[in-house]
Amino acid sequence: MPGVDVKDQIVKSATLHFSKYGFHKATMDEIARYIHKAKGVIYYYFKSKEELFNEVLKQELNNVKTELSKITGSIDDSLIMLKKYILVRLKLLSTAVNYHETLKADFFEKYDFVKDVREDFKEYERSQLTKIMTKGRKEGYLDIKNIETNVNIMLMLLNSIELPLFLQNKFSEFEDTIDELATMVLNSLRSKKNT
Amino acid sequence: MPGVDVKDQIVKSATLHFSKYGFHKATMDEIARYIHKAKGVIYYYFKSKEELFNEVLKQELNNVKTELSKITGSIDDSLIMLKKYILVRLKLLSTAVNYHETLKADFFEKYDFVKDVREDFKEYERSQLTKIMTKGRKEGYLDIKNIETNVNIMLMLLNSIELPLFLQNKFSEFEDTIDELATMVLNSLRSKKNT
DNA sequence: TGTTGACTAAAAAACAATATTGGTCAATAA
DNA sequence: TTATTGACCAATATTGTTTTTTAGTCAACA
Repeated sequence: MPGVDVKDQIVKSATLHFSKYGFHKATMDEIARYIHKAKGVIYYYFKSKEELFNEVLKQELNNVKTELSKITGSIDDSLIMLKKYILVRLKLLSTAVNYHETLKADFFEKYDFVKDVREDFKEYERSQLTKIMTKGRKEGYLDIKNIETNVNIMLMLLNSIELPLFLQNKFSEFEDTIDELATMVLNSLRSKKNT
Repeated sequence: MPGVDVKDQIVKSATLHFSKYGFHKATMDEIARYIHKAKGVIYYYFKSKEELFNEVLKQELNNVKTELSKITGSIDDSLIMLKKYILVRLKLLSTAVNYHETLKADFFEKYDFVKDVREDFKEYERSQLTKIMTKGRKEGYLDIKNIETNVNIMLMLLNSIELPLFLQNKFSEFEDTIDELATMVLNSLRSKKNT
């Protein structure tokens, strides 16, 4: 059948099912049946359920990356850029339910097979934050001695805050405060010359 | 038997057992046997296992409170005070294993019976942070428009960071960065007149 | 190159039997 | 009256067993 990319169909169906039922309760049978195929065909394109989940997670995070790259690639000044980055990142990830599952898994179970995708995303974030800060320093908006240190702080902050936000549903409780936090972070980095 | 407070003995034994085995796996029988008493006697002093755990948790957090109050009651200036507060708080709570258990419980189980003690601690923290910031503003060290907002940010930060730290054992990974984070927070609050 | 569907081994779920444990209480001691 | 005991019970947890579901394979085939 020309024109229909089966691999793509599989991933779409898998995304739907993993998002709705989670990794364990979603079944390969269902995923295949949804696109009117036999289960076996999935194994023609993917080595295992884990690899399929990986692909789904990868696409989920790629969507986030794409949006974030728009911000870091924009013509905003670094102060605005950083604030946007923080807020948009949390907003986008708040709907990334498969990513949430891997976060939750960290607490009891092991989702080792997902390590690569997550590390890749972490590296992406590190590069983007470094980019923003480097830009800010060059422009004179940000007063940063050690970029790496500040990137580490940002990463720790963003990663920490995810947990109550996504796994404990404190989004509404924290929503306003997150905006204030972002402002606070900016204040601490803002060069005194630019007020 | 005069001179020996049985209630106190029970709490001590309970602390030992809850700390070692957790709420569920610690047994009332063991707790009583450890002090050579029959289980029934615990119910003379406590209504239930939950109430006993509450008492243990309360004492655990009271110890933390005591240490933190030393900081907020000292003669340090507010900048130093705030930094000490952040670091000591995390350090102390990192060994409060029963507190950790209640944190973990938030993710899958419900430890509703522990709500009061935790809210009490939260209120305590709110009051202490408010105290530091009020002092800082009066002294001119801190440039804070809205104290309540900044206290909220601090509380959110401290609570968020606990999760990876205590439940995912990222203490060593984050240790250095936390110090930097504290410095960053100070920078954002520091009055420009005092450098 | 794709796709099927019957097949299997392993995991999960369901169920039953057994053991443990939180909590009660009448008896009793101090 | 205050404190303690230990036998007792209902509820929960554990263990063992059976049944069902499901990830993954593969020979056949389009």
